[in-house]
Amino acid sequence: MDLSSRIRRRQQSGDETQVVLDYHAISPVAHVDEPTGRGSVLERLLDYVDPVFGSRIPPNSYVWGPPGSGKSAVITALFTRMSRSRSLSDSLIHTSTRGGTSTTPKLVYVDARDASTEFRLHRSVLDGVLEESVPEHGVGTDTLRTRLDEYLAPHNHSVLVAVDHVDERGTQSLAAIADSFEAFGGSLSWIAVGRQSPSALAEAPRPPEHIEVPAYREPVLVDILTTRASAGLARQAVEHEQLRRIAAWSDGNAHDALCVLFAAADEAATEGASRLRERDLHTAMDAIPRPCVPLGRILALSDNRQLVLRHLIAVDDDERASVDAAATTIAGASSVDLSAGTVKRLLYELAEAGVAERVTTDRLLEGSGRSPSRLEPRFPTRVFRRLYDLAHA
DNA sequence: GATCCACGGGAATACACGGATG
DNA sequence: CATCCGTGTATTCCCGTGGATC
Repeated sequence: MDLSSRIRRRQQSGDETQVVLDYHAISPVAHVDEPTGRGSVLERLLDYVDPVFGSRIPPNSYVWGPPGSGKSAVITALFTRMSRSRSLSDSLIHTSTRGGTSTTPKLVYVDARDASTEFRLHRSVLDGVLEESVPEHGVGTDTLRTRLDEYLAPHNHSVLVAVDHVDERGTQSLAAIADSFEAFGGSLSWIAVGRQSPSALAEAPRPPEHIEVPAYREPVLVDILTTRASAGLARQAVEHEQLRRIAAWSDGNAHDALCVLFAAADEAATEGASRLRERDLHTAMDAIPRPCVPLGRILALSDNRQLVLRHLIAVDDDERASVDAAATTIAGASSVDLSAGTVKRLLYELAEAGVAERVTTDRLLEGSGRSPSRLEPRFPTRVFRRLYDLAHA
């Protein structure tokens, strides 16, 4: 166990219960250093990135698979590991061969959920490649492109960019990514990571290499849950049989499985139980919508949007009966510094983005006019609430 | 002075429903 | 009976403004 998780344990175990020792360790949005049960995918990825070890960049590629199959986990693990070990060897090379022309490619991981615009995409890449800080304001997209070009071309530098979560709602498409990077041709390659099968992609920018990440098989999912539970929960807090049932329920989706484990543990913890009870499991499963908007998407939303969501899930049923009423209530909260009109617009936008679903209530009010609708969250609210509160404590 | 982007706010459009019209 | 119309809401769309930087 590393120091930071030891510290977190001490911080978080101050209150009445000990079921959860470290929320971070069971968080669906946290990735571990060593992904469990993805050996063959890692092998394929290593084959693919092999040119990097010879200071060249591989062709563009597309990594794809269903939600919760560990795409992000595998890519982030690979990139952080490779960058770590190579910055070591780089420094060795620099001391021995001063001014050598052949430089090893940089590896940059970009989450398209954060880099939702052309500007941010370029900014993220530049930030990953340069030592100095890259401005977030006051400079145009063209300027950033120029700076990236100045980094790459004249110095024989190269970079391999992984763009995670392409073609999601609210993120750039594979085609847009390909388009953005096209001009950097020989010195920038990219790995796009998405869900759609390659055959469903548009013809035009289809990358030459495809690597599939299949859904987890059930026993592997049990292993993952076991690892996480032993890192974040008290000993004996959960039975193997319970983990097996979560795995069976989640249908190969590690995100959903971890959400159930997290929510059940949180439920047990808040009720002061010493272990996960059956009803904790059931409550947790019932509270995960299916399909479920990944938590990572929620946590990538702007601060105010998350704030609005945090309040939305706390609003009483009767105040949630219409978008208008919910907006008024939320805007009235002291911690919210937005007008009711803006909250309303944000709520509609969130619904449009699939984060919540508008359910038109059957007209039972006497008034005329179009019937209002109720907002039903489509994300794991319990997990979001806990993670949000921990982050804003 | 420039840039990006979140906010605010209001105009435009969609929908529900009852009653009038052809 | 089918359609149209008026009224009242709900929802979508759009654009100017201002903050935070460079």
